Amino acid sequence: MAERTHVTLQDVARAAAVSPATASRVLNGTAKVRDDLRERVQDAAGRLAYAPNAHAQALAGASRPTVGVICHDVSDPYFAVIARGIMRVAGDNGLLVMLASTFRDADREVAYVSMLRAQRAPAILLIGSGFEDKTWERSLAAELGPYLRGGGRVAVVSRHRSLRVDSVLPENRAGAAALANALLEMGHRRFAVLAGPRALTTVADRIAGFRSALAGAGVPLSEEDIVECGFTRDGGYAGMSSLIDRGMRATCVFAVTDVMAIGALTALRDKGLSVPGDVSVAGFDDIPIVRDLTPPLTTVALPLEQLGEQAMELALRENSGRRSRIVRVEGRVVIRESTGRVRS
Amino acid sequence: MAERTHVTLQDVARAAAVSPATASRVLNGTAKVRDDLRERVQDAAGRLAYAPNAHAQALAGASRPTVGVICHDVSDPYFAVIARGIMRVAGDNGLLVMLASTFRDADREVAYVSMLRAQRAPAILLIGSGFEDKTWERSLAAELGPYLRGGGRVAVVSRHRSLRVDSVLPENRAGAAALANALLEMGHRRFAVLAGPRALTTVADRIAGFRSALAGAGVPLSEEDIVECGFTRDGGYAGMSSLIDRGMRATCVFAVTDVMAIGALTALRDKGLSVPGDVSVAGFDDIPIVRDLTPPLTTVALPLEQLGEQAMELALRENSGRRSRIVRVEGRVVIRESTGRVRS
DNA sequence: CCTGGAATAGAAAGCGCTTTCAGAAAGCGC
DNA sequence: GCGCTTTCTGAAAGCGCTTTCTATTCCAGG
Repeated sequence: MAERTHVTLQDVARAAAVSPATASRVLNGTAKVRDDLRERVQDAAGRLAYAPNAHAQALAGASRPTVGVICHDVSDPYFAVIARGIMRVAGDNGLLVMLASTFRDADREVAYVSMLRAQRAPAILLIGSGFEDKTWERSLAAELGPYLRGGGRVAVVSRHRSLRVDSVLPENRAGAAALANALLEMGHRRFAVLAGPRALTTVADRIAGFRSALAGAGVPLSEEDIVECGFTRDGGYAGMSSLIDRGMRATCVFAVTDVMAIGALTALRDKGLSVPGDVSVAGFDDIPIVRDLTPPLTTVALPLEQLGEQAMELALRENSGRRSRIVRVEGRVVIRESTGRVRS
Repeated sequence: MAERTHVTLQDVARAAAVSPATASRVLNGTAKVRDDLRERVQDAAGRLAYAPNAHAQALAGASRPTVGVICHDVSDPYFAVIARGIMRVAGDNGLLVMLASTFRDADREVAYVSMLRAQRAPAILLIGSGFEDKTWERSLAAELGPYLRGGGRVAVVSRHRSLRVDSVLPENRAGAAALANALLEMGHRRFAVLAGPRALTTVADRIAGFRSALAGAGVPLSEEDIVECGFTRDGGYAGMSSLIDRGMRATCVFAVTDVMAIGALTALRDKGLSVPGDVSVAGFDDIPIVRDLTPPLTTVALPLEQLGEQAMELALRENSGRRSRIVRVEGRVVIRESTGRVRS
């Protein structure tokens, strides 16, 4: 019952009757070693179930290729799909990926970045809109800055630009505007919006785009038409419910994310309203599940997996210039059955 | 543009004109240090944006509390919810959690375990059914065994028992049997099953339980009634489609996971069949989204978040005995609108 | 004013590994 | 067989940190 007693390279070397240097060379294939010695080392390593100490390896110069990805919640399909894109590219480049969820807790986010920095991870990817919270951004920047200066790579997806790092940014404004125009074309004139926290830049941008397109058609969107609710399925459910309860007059509801739209659809069903008969619903993101809803959701399709791929590639490719790179990604309006023409 | 040049404790110590030992004591609060020295150190550390090298710290004895969780695919809601449970308990105990997806690739799984082992992570959690693949299990055991002997903690959720480690096991058989009985009671006598890979113990157990309950009522379930398809939404879609195309006679379809049931529901809709009018559909797991489907899915509810919590707690609490601990978790049949009585 | 003991700072060892560096062995042409 | 280059192995340094262990300082009591 040996507690915390690890087999070291020394042990292997001793068992194989060679020097640690030779053992290291064999185990890493760093240099040619005489056949019999090599076999003795491999044998000993196997017999002793030797596992190199990554900390010692890292300290001695060899870097272990594990990149870190930090998001708000891995159980949100939006992140999950992006993460998959990241992992694809990482895998192609022989990198392992580890994910962390912050649950929108600034301290936890900083803790993860700090840990990744301390571990000398070759790259850190941040997914998801940050609050426009100066303190938050500052403490994050305080970690990220030195990390970058130390040779680390950072890329973010869909985060506010105040962090001056390479980023992949969805065209939230334009996408929401295009959606608004499509809905206008169907004859809708009275809208309601299920918004997540307005402080989230993603939310703010989508609302702004939506509103400006409406304004272009002379259709107003007042603050009362916007319900600020949780950025989740339950938030969408609650928001939609309260909208119905206070006598909604809108013919179309825009939920700023698909996840929220899902909650909205269920709320409507529970209240006995039909979609799109009584009210049309549209979302944003095009997460995979929305195709399986009844009715399938009209939304703005973001190439989510690509967002992740681009971010990983950004982190992989060295930035030669001094400015941070920005990749803009467009959304595409996808009309499905959750929206319909307004009966005249 | 200093490349890969990190600020070390030495630098801080020098800047503060103290010894590295003192700097270490200040930064870790390990011992009392004279006020003016302490301030000088803290000042220097801040000014230089010092970040300790986790590798060096770990090597010198201080351990960083980051547990690793390995699953097949974080974008599968089943894992995502379990992972959340794990993170809750981990968070309560001051541990950070990092997730990895293997995409059912044995090599990748071993690579992650090996990495975690090399990093001397205090605990490793494995989620998800493993194939009954001797080679796979053996190479995994080869990593895990020494890790455990070295003081590491391991817990698995829903994996075959051949790995002799602490585990949380859903009662797949009993759950599936209970579901079958409920369906029988609704008058169903002809069933089809959408099965994932049969080599997966989870799949095998659920089918076995389902079948035995049917057998108890004198209802046969032949091999032709079982469609083996991918363990995903698309697999369920494809399986259901082929079932329909070859003239299904069943009045009720049991998909061994909710995710597959989702695909099945959409396939049925695409083929113009109504649920539960033409055919009833039931799943297993009760992932959150199934409540938002139309119709909501009848399923066997597993307390997914609890599975994760239990596993984390298992890994946290030292196992004093010599046998591996097993926590069994029951499922509960939840009847929703995707199943109906058979018209007589 | 001196001694003993309690605080506190610094020196140094060592965690496990990689990697130069130098030395030993081996191969070659003369 | 001698001096030369070419392999290959082992000795040793050092990565950045924690932690004993030792040396100093400081104060109380005599």
